[in-house]
Amino acid sequence: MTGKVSTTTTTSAAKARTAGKGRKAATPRLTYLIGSLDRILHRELTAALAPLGLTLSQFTALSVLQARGEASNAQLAERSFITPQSANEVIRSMVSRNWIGREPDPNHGRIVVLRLTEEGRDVLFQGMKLVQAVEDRMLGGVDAQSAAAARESLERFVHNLRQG
Amino acid sequence: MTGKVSTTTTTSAAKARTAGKGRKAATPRLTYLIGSLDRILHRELTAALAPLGLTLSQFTALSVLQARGEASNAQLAERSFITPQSANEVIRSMVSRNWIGREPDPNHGRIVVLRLTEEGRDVLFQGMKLVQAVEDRMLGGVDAQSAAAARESLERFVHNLRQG
DNA sequence: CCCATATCAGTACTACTGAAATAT
DNA sequence: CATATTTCAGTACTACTGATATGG
Repeated sequence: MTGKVSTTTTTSAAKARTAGKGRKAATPRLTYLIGSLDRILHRELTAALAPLGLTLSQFTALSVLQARGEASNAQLAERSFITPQSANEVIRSMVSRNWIGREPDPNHGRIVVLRLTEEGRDVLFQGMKLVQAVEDRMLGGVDAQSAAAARESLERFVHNLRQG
Repeated sequence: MTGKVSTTTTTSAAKARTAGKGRKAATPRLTYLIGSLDRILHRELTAALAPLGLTLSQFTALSVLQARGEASNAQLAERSFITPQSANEVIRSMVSRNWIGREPDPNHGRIVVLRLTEEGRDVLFQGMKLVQAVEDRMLGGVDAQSAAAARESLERFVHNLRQG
């Protein structure tokens, strides 16, 4: 598939037994790595977005709405990988701040269509710059090819797990 | 630091024009992907570990203690990428369940050394099997080389952000 | 009746900041 | 005094389950 991606992860000799007063873990479990990265990213992104009065969850919701153009609360929830109840909570304050508009669906009396307002789009754009700065720092020293490969793998991981 | 590593990552076609009323996002932001994956993983792993009466945070703490052999609360916190206060809370119930033992450090009257008990090691081992099953499902269809490359990138990401 | 959607209410979990006590 | 570690106390955020109401 891909060419040669130097896989020099073979420090197998040095990781045989690290029970004692061990050094660094040689090859941490992938799930541990993902969890660690997310925790750090969550902190960094939260701090970066704070000046805008925007939480990470809110930024994510804005991004999803921007990508879709519009969505119901249920659709937004699915896209954000959270429950509709959580999505409802996340957007509440953004609706009151006029970052997100709510209109009844003309074809379905129960559905409420969510859409970014001009202000919401503006806030999102400002947030994107701040998030991009963190992402650039994260990607420091990683070539574009490796970054693309990582994204492909992560997409595959998400897809595999969604199959349930 | 920083370089402009990102934004030129496409190897596929037809991704440029998806801004407007777009359908599915072609290349979601890397941070969004990581966050999504973590949220799904968190749910899957939490559900997988629940039968053991073990939360994901607790499992992580057990794993870190297993890898290190022993650690103070402050060290455990740093390894787990959380604050000492959070770490203290996480281990509390596990100490009361005799999964983790606490002994005063012989060389420092304030430090309390944490160490897995036999029961704790047993619970951890059972949890590992359950976690491995989720990880295997996540990795379905991904060759070992790609998985190794992904891990390397993720390790690099963590390292870059920790410099912060 | 059944299903999807929205939303109110309550709960759990996790992490954070601040502050105090202790030990070197 | 300065620093490191532990831990109590309070707060914030997020997500969850359950229950209710409504539309198709």
